[in-house]
Amino acid sequence: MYALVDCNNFYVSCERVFDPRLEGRPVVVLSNNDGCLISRSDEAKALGLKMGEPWHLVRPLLEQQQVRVFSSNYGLYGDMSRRVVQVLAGFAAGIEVYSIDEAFLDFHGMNLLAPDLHAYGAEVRARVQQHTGIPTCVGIAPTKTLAKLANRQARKEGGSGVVLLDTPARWQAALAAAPVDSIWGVGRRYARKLFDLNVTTGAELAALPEAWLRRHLGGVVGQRLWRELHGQPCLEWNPAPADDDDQGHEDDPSGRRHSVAYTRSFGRPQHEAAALAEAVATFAAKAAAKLRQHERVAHLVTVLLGTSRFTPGAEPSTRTAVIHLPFASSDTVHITQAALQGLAQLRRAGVAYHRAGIVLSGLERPGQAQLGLFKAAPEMARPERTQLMAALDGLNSRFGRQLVRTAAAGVPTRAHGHPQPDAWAGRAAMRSPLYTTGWDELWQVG
DNA sequence: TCTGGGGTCCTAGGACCC
DNA sequence: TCTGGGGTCCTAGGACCC
Repeated sequence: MYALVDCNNFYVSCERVFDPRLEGRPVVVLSNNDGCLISRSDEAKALGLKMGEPWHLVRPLLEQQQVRVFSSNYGLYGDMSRRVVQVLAGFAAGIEVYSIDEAFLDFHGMNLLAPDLHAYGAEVRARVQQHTGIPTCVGIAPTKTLAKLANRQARKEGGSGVVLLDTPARWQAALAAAPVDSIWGVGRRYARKLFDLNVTTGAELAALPEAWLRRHLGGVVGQRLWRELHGQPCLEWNPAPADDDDQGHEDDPSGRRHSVAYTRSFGRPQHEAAALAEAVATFAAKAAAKLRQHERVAHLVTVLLGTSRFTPGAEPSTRTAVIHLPFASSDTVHITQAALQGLAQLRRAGVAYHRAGIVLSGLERPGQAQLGLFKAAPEMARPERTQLMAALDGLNSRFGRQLVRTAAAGVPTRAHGHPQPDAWAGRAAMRSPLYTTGWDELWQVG
């Protein structure tokens, strides 16, 4: 048995924890760059606001309905997520953190400890609410896909917030009530294919032959889906790495993570070489810091530069350049140099770019880095480079983002004694404070 | 003027190797 | 007439997830 615990309207719920006046009111949270709606309270959903809807299109409606709007505050959400996971970890032998707002719990053998799994699920829910203020729903079933289904049902019913699908009769009834496009693993493309064949519910999907799913829904992916829907667990269990002991699988010594990225849209389109270089160098530093946080080094630096994705035209909007590092590194300076080299290859004079990004791949653990056979000992191997990066990370995490940076990333301009946002920086005009992670922004009571 | 970001997995096809 | 078999590695593209 697996339980899937999913936080309700997670980002909105985080905002509400620190401002209870938002309770009962329509609230939305916007994506990076204040682009579109990515979290909506129930009241906002009731107004017909859709997930992913561009903000600028619904802005009049939001104002008219007095919807509270927030820029996203990932510092806050990430910290709240960590707290939720901490609570959940006490309830099961194993936990798999699936995303920022949901986690699977391993309930194998749990019926011995907790004969009434439904009641146990309710206890999990109550404890998370009590310790973090975040409301959740819990779905319990023999496979991850069915646990997802149970969770969805729990959310829809709005009753106890817990649904247990522990017998074929129960999950078949749930499948019959579930639109086929709500099944985990059925996305837009597959849903259209299925609707065209008059397959409209989860039950009808499960009733198709296993071989049909294998042939038409992505090969083994479709076959696994079929089995999961029939109560046979097929999806891998990827337990959360312990905080201080991130062990990889035996057959994958580099660990599960295969890439680390930092890509952002600009607040305004940019065409000047200098501004683009500063942006790319800044993103390279962010990506490198993330890499170090995961204790990995990278062989490949991919730079991407994108024009507007929404002007109809045959040209693909994003172009990429891949730079192979001579040795794997997580050093901001090495990665910045490679990134600027990639930028020089990509940039076309006079073109206005809307976004840029860095993807680091070919990851290894630092100790395992392959040395180039004919290269001099890599600079990264020198302990003072590692110390330098550790000092940089320490200062930046203590005193704020990018306080210490490479010259390539540019110097912030100041006006009236206050640092001004860079020309390319994304918009985030309505961000709530970093209530729990920023010394200058701690929650004030009273 | 205005539309997010970060991931994973699978498959097919080509280059290359013995 | 007739042209093996088994691999690996890489890339691109497609699908999915939150």
